Amino acid sequence: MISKDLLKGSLKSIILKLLAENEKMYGYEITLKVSKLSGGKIKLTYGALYPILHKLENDGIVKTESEVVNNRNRIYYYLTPKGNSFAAEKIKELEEFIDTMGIFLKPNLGLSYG
Amino acid sequence: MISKDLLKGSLKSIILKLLAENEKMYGYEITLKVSKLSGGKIKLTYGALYPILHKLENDGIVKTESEVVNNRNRIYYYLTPKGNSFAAEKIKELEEFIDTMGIFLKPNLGLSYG
DNA sequence: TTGATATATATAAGAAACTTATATATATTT
DNA sequence: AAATATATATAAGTTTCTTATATATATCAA
Repeated sequence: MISKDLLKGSLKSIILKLLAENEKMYGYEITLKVSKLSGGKIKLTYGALYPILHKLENDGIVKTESEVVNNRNRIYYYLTPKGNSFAAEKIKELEEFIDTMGIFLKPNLGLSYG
Repeated sequence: MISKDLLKGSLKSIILKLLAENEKMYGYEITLKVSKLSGGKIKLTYGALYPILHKLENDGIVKTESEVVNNRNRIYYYLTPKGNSFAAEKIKELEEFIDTMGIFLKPNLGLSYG
């Protein structure tokens, strides 16, 4: 399990990445996908997920669409046009972060001639 | 510049990584090194740095050693034996985090046969 | 039929890790 | 004389999450 401290700040980007890859997703589905894709190493809690989704909706990043399946309500989320560029930006930011972090983890190659 | 949200939670691990690679370092030196290694993309502020160092000292992860250079006081930090294993653990955790994050960023290879 | 597990969303209270701003003090460069 | 660099420190505030709790239906097992 990835430490919560490390995860803090990345959850929103993870959600946006999944929404960018899928036409629409509902909250519960997102938690399952995150768990599956990470091999159980990342657990996205509902206390984190729903407030993030609500804020994204409020900010015009996503829109919703309700559907009743098996007598239970599902709220699908999908990116707006504005949300698409926002997500792309956030994903790029995350990639840059991961790349930059790599610098601190790489062995010091090519520095041992002196 | 890497977003502060993404960075949140990684700063302690970055500091520990640098301390693991160097026998001893002082605070100001750590900020310079972080800036240099990240190509200016990560800025470790003093408001973050010193509280982290103080807490590490309080927890027995690091010990300190004062030295006056050019009439200015430097406080060197170095890992204790306990700190060495703690740092190794945190670094491993960070590596695992970076690897796991990669899953969300990789293109979906091998899934396009269906 | 009772209980456990899975499906599905929601929010409030609190903790933790930062940012921002401020403070102090000396040395060097312009 | 002023700006920049060196060096450490802390308080106040923001944000993001965790933990706990609430609601409601479906399915499976005993």
